[in-house]
Amino acid sequence: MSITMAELRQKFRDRQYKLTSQRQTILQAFLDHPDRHLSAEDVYTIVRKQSPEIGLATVYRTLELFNELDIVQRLDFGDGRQRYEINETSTPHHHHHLICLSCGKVKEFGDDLLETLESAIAKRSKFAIVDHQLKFYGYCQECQKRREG
Amino acid sequence: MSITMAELRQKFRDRQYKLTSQRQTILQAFLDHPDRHLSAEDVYTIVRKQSPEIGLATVYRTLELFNELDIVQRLDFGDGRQRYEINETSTPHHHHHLICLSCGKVKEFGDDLLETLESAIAKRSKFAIVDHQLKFYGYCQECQKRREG
DNA sequence: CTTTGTGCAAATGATTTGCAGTGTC
DNA sequence: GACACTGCAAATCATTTGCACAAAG
Repeated sequence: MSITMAELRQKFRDRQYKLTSQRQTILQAFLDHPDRHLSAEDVYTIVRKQSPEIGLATVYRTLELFNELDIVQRLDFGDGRQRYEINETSTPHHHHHLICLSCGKVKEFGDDLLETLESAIAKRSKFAIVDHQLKFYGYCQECQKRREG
Repeated sequence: MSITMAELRQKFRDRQYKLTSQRQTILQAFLDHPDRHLSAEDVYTIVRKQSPEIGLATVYRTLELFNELDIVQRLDFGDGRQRYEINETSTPHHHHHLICLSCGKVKEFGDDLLETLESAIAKRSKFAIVDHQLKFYGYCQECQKRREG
């Protein structure tokens, strides 16, 4: 379950942020595209259909804010732009990505085995670990077929 | 063991690339700083001491080439610039990074447990996995102390 | 009404590219 | 000598910032 519009209102009230129509529209863009990993430009394109006067800078500033408030999570797939996905409120943002080197498709998978590894590493390195990111690169089923054929 | 200058010469001869003094100097920069994760700008600064006339564009082009030839490996620590580390010839580039969120220091650790996870994921997702990247974010021992103190 | 947020345009910063001259094979 | 490689400067592209105006609480 992602954050709802009502929860957004609450969260913003708590911290004295103003709930502008632009911010609502941007959240809505994520709610309408739950499966995609949107870049700032993607969000801009979607949101302009509703609010043509919105500025790209506002999109960037809002994404930055949403990221800080854990409403979205910033991702980096190495394609030269930051991407964002909406956070699930229940599961504390831990799933990872399989990136197809051929078509760029991104698949997700949950994690759990990694927890063990994390605490072992933490102990050995004396780091206080707060987050991790795991990415696998390879070729998806379709691209494998396309290559064989 | 990293690549030697002689091996570089061989590798370049095989593929008809020209072994210019700039390329040698850039490799030397990595050999002289085996422990660091150098950005293009870092390399440029180091290399200019030897060859003041070298251009930043050449550094970028060479790093791109070295990366393709697996002489170095491109890394992304999310600090807005690509970094490169020299590849070990023996172990097929698989170790990972602990990134300190406070001072930016990067520590390394080997992996092995991840292999199991990788094959499980590969089977379930039907991806042909060729590489992976794992990063842990946290606070290093020094920064932890500094925060407490 | 106060203060935060917005749109616009200009600035930034890493990386790339066009081109004419240079050095390796 | 041919052709890949270089240096330089200009171009790109994502992202950030300064500023005058607008809107939320």
